[in-house]
Amino acid sequence: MARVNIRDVADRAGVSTATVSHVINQTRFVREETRRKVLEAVEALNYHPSTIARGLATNTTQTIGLIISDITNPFFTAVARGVEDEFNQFGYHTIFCNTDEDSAREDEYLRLLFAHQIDGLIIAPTGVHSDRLLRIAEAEIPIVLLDRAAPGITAPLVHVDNEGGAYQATRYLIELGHRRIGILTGMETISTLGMRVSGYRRALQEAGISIDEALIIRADPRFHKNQLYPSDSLLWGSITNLQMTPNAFLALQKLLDLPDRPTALFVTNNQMTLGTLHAFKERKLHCPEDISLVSFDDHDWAPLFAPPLTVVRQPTYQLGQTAAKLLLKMINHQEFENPSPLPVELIIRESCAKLSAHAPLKVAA
Amino acid sequence: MARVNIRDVADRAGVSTATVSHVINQTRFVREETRRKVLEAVEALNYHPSTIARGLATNTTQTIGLIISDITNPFFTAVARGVEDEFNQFGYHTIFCNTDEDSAREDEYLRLLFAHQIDGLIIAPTGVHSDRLLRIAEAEIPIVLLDRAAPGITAPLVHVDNEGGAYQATRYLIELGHRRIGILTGMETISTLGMRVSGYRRALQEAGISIDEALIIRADPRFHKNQLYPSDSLLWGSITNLQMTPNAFLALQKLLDLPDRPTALFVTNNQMTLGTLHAFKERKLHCPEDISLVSFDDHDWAPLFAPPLTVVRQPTYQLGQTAAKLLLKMINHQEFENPSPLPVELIIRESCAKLSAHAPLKVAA
DNA sequence: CTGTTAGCGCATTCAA
DNA sequence: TTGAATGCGCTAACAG
Repeated sequence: MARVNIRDVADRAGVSTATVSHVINQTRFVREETRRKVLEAVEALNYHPSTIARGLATNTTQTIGLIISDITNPFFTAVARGVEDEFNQFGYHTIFCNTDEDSAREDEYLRLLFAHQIDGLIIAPTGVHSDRLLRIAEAEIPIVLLDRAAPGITAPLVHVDNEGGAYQATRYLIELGHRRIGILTGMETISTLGMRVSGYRRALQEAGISIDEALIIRADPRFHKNQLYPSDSLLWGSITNLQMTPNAFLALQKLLDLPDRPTALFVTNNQMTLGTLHAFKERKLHCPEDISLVSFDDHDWAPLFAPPLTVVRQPTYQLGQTAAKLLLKMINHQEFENPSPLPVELIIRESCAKLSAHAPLKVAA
Repeated sequence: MARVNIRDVADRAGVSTATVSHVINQTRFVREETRRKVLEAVEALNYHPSTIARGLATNTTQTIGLIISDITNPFFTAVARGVEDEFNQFGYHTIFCNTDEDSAREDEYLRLLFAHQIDGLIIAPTGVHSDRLLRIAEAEIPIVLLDRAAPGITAPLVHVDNEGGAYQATRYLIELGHRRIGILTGMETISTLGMRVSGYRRALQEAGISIDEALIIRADPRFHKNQLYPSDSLLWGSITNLQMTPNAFLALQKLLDLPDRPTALFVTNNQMTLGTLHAFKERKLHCPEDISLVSFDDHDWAPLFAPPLTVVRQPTYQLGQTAAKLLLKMINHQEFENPSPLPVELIIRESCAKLSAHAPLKVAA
């Protein structure tokens, strides 16, 4: 059965296609009676305008692209939900793309999305320079940067107060008496993580604690979850820009093997937190008795862990929502102001202990 | 800057648009030299065929729809990832839609997707009868049912062995000596959950344990996570077909208040598991000493809980992948056979104890 | 207040 | 081996 089109409706209502189009889009006045006839025909024939034909005519598709690292990462799933909810309200569709932090995949997706004529793009960039992204920006497709900056791109950035959150977390550990505080973080290309390291540094400096670079671990975050996904999936494919970074699991082991190992650890994302917890377990390191832990990003399950996790909570859902609202404004050529960072919050649970409760390790006064 | 189109390329290469089209789609032979010239022009102009114009011409969009309950639910995020990875390999885009188990939202999405001319649909239906879904099926758009059956729709169903998994879980509890085993489950409209209850019943019957209907709790699963999402979001909007079911948190409380409360609990999805654990915590009920727990669906974080969770693991990623592969076959008019249920696996960790270790509750011999 | 008509960018039939 | 011409379904001038 062929798809019913605007011609069919027009014929049935005894009007022109222009009139049909106008009653549907409410784009010019139509006499009430004609209007009714058209609507009746639409109903009777169960007519749905083809978004794609409309797209060709108006050069607009009512769909936007969302490029993130991995929908499987709880941070991004909440963000994605925020984006989706917001756009859906206005009849927009969103196409999800997972880069796995692989700039080659990012590039490929950019190509596909552009070919699909998206009306706008929200992207958490991998951080490696992208000609294609530049060209898309030049093509005047509205772009909003999500969570991270992109080299060479001047688009509004929707993000949380990463520096401040890291500062709070570190300061909290310091107040508990910790002096040797390790930080586990990911690739430098991700601007967010850079900000978190900055916050960590600032807290230490303010407290007059000298910074030991050996305690700052940058690594490939992919060291958990192999158990749940088949290795032959695309999940852990060739992630080019990760290959040179040391594996986080190994890096963490080395940190814990240090003669004066840290008494506390600040882990800068939830992926790594999972891995860290596994590492603790394997080593029979008890948290917080043996080592304190605070991590970035909260989740439903964080309070149910052993121990319940002290975290820096970020407003993930709102992050997505904010980005979507902003992009919508840009698409509609409305005024907008550059967003200010969303506030984060330190949620204290039970994964940190006062230093005095620790085994007496060597501590810089 | 106007978008470069096939005309531009043709002009620059000194050929007709037909030729350009043919070299791009490899749809008829073109002399090597002409071919080269075209390719050069494509490169030089940075030409990307408009998928949408192509769609109008070929009546195909290279995009498929994925309707699930909630991308925020780890089960569905893994499934979604499987779907996305598979389709992306073949140049398809996937549009995600979250129904929140609300049939009205489902209907709205169906409308949007149809208007968008999707080439195929993967759907985990809410389970309430949908005229629109029927009509879409009649319009001969390929559909695959994901995880759940839909009333009145005869499309292939990709699912796991729910009945068997529930049977295994229940049987395991029985072998540990439990006799009063509760089951916490959701809406009857979701066929998957019905299968799980069946497996539970079969295990009990085989063991000669009479079934106490008071131990079978059906409820609205939405009793956790209010903390992370703002109440003004769409998340917990008007979910029409849930409103009459009792709140799971309350239902669980009632179950635990029973004079001879169950010594073990089988919770049929991860959402409810989270809620259950919170309820235990609130009541200071220790698991597994006070009560054993096995739940459906595994996750990265399940082993890190207190206690590490014994679960029925389902191959979530493969579930999505399988559905996608199948839909692809249907779209390409290839032969396919109806999928058989994917196997599940009981993962024993530490949330179940032998009954003898329990406080001496009244037990039916 | 409504109809005619020319594209939007591409695939494809027919002709050469 | 290639071109010219038509149409996919809709919108938006322009005309009346």
